[in-house]
Amino acid sequence: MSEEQEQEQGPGAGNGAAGGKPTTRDALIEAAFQLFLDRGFEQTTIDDITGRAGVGRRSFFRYFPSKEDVVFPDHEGALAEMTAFLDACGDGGDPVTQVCDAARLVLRMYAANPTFSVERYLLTRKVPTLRIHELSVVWRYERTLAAHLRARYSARADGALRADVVAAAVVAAHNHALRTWLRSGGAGDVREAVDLALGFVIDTWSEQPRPGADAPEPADDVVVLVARRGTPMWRVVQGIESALDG
Amino acid sequence: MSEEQEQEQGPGAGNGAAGGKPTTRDALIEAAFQLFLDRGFEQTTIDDITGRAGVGRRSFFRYFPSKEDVVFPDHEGALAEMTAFLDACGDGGDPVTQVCDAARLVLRMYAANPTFSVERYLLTRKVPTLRIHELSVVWRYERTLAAHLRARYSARADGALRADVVAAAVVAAHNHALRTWLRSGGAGDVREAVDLALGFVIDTWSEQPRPGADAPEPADDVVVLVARRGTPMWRVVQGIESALDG
DNA sequence: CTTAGGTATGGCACTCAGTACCCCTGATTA
DNA sequence: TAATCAGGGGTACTGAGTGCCATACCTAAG
Repeated sequence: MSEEQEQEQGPGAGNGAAGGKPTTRDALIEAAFQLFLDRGFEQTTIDDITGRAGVGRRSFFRYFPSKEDVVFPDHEGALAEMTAFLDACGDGGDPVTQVCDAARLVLRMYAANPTFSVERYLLTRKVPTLRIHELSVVWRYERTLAAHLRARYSARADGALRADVVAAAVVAAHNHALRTWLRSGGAGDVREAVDLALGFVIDTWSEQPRPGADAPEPADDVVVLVARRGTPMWRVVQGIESALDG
Repeated sequence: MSEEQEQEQGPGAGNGAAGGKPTTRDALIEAAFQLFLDRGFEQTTIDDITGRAGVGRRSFFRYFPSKEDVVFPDHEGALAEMTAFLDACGDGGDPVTQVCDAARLVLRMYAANPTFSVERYLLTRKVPTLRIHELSVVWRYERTLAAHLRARYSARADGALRADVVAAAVVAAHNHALRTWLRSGGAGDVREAVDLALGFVIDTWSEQPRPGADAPEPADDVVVLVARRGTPMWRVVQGIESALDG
């Protein structure tokens, strides 16, 4: 990626309510969501949030660079996780599968706290500011995936284009399944839906298609023969026979 | 699309410097760009812009809902144009080709004023706020394309997913070529580059591939036969023969 | 025990985007 | 001439985000 954002994570790195007393950061998140869901995002001021959390107004901006960021508290961590995962992937394996697995890391974050995710979804649906902010978050994921693909596709002539398109497709498929699940209120298994959606992308872009796929490889009871014009018929029949009696 | 934004176009619809005196709207755009390029986006206040344009501060917000919007003055029109185009497409023809043509409408807007487009690109590259704002603009294009594809793919089981993925791929390919051109300072033919990039998408997603394509349909001297397991051999041979002696 | 330094926080004071409300001017029409 | 309406101006206000400084606490060195 080009410009690193150095998103302020705040003084204490936030234990996430593991031990006893909640962190200032967690208190702010909790208070903000209570108020946002209750009276709405723009109807809530920073003073309202800090007042409810019992901290000074100045402290809010120590942990979150903007009012919108408190709605997406864990994306910074997920982005770091994704970057680490892709860096650890090395130069082996299928690039498309790798970025799909990287996308699944983001999904894991959503699935870890369904009610929170659904509440946030309802919020972002209604508030334009949050919708736009979410776009910028998703954009950073997409650029991260694209950067990885670009490196892996560097040998190809159309590598950069392919990287951008595949990254966009992966993100779109992931988000499609995720949003469907969020719209349903968090019912059913997201993982399954995302696997299906990502499988759609893998089948069309990956060099080495999945074993259970049906699109590139024909169904089990169908055989495909490719032959040049002028191929002697005996060779055709031979090929077909060896395939048909499988 | 779900929510219409009703972007304020302002009192006078802006003649775009066709006749004599420039409109208030055009004066604001001109003044804003002069200042943004000179001293930077965040270093320029609304008062600076309106002062240079010779209008009252209140008038700025009559024409542009936010400071960022003055940088993208023509996107609202392009979006309307795209919507109209897709609506006029009807239910015939290849959906993928249609959305690609719709994307080319946006390209036309960029290509109509290369220097302006390049200047804006340099601006959006540097200013995070503008980068995010551009994302929201692009997002609206993508949603418009996706909505059209969704309607055309309504018969398919995976129609909605396919629509989202294809729309994302089209936008990514379009933007890839466009940004490459903008990075070059506006040298060469954008149209050509975008055609190439969109051709990449069409080749992988369109049902009826382009005549000059090489990927999806095998070369001309090859015949493909698909048969179920258990198909009598005579039927296979019959099918192959009728194909081989073309 | 005291002191130095680093960290988490609170408390202003300030800039500026965006909005609500009201007023002015000029042109058209009844 | 009065009524109407649209483009534009002015003022005051809210609230996000920032800079600067003071304070409390905790730890390590003296």
